[in-house]
Amino acid sequence: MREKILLIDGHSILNRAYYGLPDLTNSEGLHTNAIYGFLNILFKMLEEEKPDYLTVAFDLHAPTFRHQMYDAYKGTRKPMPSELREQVPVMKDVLAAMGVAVISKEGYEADDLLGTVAKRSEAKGMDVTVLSGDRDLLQLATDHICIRIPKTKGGKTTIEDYFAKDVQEAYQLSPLQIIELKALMGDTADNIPGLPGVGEKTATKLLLEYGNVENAHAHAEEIKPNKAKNAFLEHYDLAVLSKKLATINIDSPVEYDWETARIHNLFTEEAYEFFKELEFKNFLSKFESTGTEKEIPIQMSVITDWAEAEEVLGQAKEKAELGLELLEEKNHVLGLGIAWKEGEEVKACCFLPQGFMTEAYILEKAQELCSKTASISSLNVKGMLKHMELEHHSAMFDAGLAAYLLNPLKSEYTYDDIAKEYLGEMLPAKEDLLGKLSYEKAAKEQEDALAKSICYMAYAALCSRQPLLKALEETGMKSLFTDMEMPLLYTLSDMEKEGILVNAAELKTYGENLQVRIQELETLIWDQAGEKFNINSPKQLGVILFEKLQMSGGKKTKTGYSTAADVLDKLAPEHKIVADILEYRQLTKLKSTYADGLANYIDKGGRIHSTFNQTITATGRISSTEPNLQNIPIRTELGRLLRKVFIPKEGFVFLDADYSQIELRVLAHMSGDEKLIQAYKEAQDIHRMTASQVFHIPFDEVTPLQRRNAKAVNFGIVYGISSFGLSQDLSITRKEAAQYIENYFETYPKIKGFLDGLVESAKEDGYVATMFGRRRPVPELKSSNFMQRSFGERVAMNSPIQGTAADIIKIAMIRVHRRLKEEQLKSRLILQVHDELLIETAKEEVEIVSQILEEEMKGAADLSVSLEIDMHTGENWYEAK
DNA sequence: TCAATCACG
DNA sequence: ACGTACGTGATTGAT
Repeated sequence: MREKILLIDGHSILNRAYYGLPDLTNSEGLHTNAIYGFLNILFKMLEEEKPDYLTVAFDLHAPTFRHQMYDAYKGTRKPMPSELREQVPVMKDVLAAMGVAVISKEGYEADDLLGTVAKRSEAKGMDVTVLSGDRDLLQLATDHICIRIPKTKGGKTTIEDYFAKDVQEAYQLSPLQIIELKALMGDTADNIPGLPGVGEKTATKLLLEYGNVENAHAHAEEIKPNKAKNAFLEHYDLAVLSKKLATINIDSPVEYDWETARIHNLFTEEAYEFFKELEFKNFLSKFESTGTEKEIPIQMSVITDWAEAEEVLGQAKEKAELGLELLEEKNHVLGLGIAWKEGEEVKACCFLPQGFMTEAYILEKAQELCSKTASISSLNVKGMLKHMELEHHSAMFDAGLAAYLLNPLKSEYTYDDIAKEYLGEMLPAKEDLLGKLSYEKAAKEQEDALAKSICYMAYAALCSRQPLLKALEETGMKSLFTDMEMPLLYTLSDMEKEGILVNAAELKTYGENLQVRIQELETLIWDQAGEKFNINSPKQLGVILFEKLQMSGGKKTKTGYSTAADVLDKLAPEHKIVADILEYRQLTKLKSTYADGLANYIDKGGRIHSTFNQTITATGRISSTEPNLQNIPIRTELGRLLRKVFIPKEGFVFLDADYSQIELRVLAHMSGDEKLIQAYKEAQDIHRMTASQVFHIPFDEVTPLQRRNAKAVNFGIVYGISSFGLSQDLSITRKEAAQYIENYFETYPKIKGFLDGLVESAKEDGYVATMFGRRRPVPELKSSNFMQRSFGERVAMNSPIQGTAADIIKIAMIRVHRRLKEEQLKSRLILQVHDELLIETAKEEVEIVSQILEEEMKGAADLSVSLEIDMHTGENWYEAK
C-alpha cells in the first residue's frame, strides 16, 4: 500500500479560518478563531485521509525571489489584522506541541516548499494531499498529488478535490496550464499583473488554441478578439514576468526528512495544556483515549437510600467547610450537591428528589447543614435563598458572584469555566454531560449525568473559594465582594420574594383599550397602503413605504430598509400613513410586551416576582428579567398610564425615591472639576446652569432650547462624548456639536483631563475602575478596528461613571433593607430601577421610611457634591413618580 | 438563532 | 477615512 503525506499551507488555512469564523477569544482575551478553524479542518483531514506524514508550511516575512523579480509583488496586500497576527505564533506553538513538522525557508514561499516536498514525496511513491485555500497550487496536481481547497458556502465548509483530471474537468486545462492562465489573467491578490482586458474566458480560449503563452505569442497576429491581440503584442513581457511569478518552484533547496514528519501521537500532554489554555473544549475529548486527561481528585456518589443519606449527612455535618449546590428551577428542587475535603481528596455526593427523598427532605437537610457549617460555598446562593432561610450570612460564599467581579464581561459563570480559570482543571461541562437536555428533562431521562454535573458544581464551588478570594484580594475587590455584592444578594432575594402587586383587572382593561385602537389603525394603514400586509414586519413595511409608496430615504441596515422610529419621524411629513404606523408600533409594543406580557407573570396572590440579576452587566448595574420591571413605560403619557396598575397592598402606599442626576454628580466628584462642583452647590437646575456657563449667558436668560442642548451635552459627556453622536441627538451639524463640546471642556477644564486619563489608564492597565474599585476590562482598545477601538474609548469614559452610580445605589439598597429589618418595619423595598428605589410602605410608616430613604440614599457615598433625591408617595406607581 | 425594534435608566 | 452615543431585556418576523 502506498504511504500518504498531508501537506498544509499554514497561512492560507489560518486566513480562511480567521475570516470565515466569528470572533472568538479565550478568557485572557487572546483571539483564537483562526487557530480553532485551522485545527478543526486539520482533524477533519486526518480523519478522512489517515496520512502517515504531516507537514505544515509557513511563509516568512523576508522577501522572496519573486520580490527580486518584481518590486510590487504582494506589495499592496492588506496587512494582517492584529487579531490574526497574534494567532500565528500561537498556532506554531500548538503545532510544535502536537509534534507536527513545520517548515519555512527564507526567500521562498510556502507554495514553493509545498510543491517541492509534494514532488519529492510523489517520486518516493507516496500519495500526496496538499491543503490550501490558494488555487495557484492546482498546477501541482497529478494522478498522485491531490490539491484540496476548502470552500465555505452558507456557513458550511465543503472541500473541493483536484487530481490532474479534476483540474482538466474544471478548467479545460492541464495543471501546468494553470500557470499560463495566471500569466494571462494576473492575480490581484498577489499583485501579479495580467494582460489588460483578458479575463478567465479569453485566457482559457487562447490556451486551448495555443497551449502556452510563448506559442500564443508566436501566433499573436491570429489572435481573435482584437483587444486581446493588442494586449498580447504590447504587454507580452508582462505575461512572461507573470508566468515566472506564478510558477511554483518545485525544486527549492529545502532539507526535508520524512521521518520528522511521521505522525505519532498528536494528542500529547503538552497539546492538552494548550487546548485548555485556548479553551477548545470540543477538542479535549480527543485526549481521553490517550489517558492524558488530568485526574480530578474527586469521589462522587449518588445517594439513593435512607441509610446512605444519614451516613453522608453525618459526615458532612462535621466539616467546617462545604460546597453546597441546590439545583432548582421553577420552584422545584432538581438536586442537591454536597462536597467536602477529605485529605487530598474531595468527596462529592448528590441527592436527587425521588422516593422517600422528597424535595422537602432535601431542603430540610440543606437548611440544617447551612446552620451548622462555618463556611459554605455555592455557585448560586440566591437560588438557595429562594427555598430556605439563611441565618448567618457571613458563612456564605457565592463563587459566581466572585467570578463576575473578576471578569464582568462573561455571559455566564458556569462551574466548568470557574474550575478551568481558578483551579486549572477541565471539568466536563453541562453540555458534555447532558447534551442539549435541560436540567428539568435530564432529571427524568439522564439522572446519572445530572448527578455528576451537580457534584461538579458543589466541587467547583468548594475548591474555587480560596483562589477566588485570593484573586479578589489581589485586584482590590475583596471589600466590594464582601461588603457590597454578598450582602446585596440577600436584599435582592427579599425583593424577588416580595414581588409587586398588580391590579390584574385594570391591566386587562388597559390591554383591551389598546386593542380597539390597534385594530382601527390596522385598517387605516392597510387602506392607505392599498393592501394587507404585516405591519410588524420591518421587511414588508419597508417594501410598502419605500417601493410602493415611493417615499424618500431608503436603505440603511444590512438586510434592507430601516423603518426605525427616528427614520419614520423624518418621513412623517411625506405621508399620513407614517404617523399611523408610529402610533401602531407604540400601541402594539404596549400591548404585547406590557399588557399581555406582564399578565403572564401575575401569581395567585396577584403579585409579580421579577428576577434581579447581579452578574449580567459590564458596569455593575443589576438587571431585571422575567419580567423586566426596569423598563416599564414612563416617557409617553399613554405608556405611563400603565403604571397605575402597579399598586401597594391594603394599608400601604408607594414611596418612590430617585437620585437626581447621580451620574453627572459622580462625574463632578471623580473629575474634581471645581467649576462643576461649584455649579452643583449653587444651582437647583444643573442643565440650566450648564447652558449659562457654556454659552456665556446670564442664568435667568437661558432659553428652553439652550437648556435642552446643554442637557444633551451633559448626557453625551457621560456616554463618552463624540461630536457625531451629539449632532444626531440634537439634529445639528457635526461642527456645531464639536463646538458645544469644546465650549463644555473649556468651561469645565478638569473634565477633559479626567476622561482622557480614563482612556489612558484603560490602555495602560487593560481596565477601568469605579470609585469603589469595581473593574471593567476594555479589551476593545487593543483592536485593530477603528470602530471597535473608538467604542473602547467611550466605554472607558462611561463605565467608571455608570458603575460608580451603580455602586452607590447598591450601598443604599443594602442599608435601606437593613434598616427596614432592624427597625422591624412592615415596609419593604420592592424595586430598583438604576437610580430609583420603590418601597411598599405601611401608611403609618411613611414618615420613618422617608427618613430612612433620605439618610441612606444621600449618605451612601461621600462626594464633593451632595447626593440629592426626589421622593413621592402615591396610591400607585404612576402617582408616586 | 439572529436582526430589528423599542421600552427603561 | 473608518461610523458612533453608555447600559439593559422582550417581542416579533425571518432564516
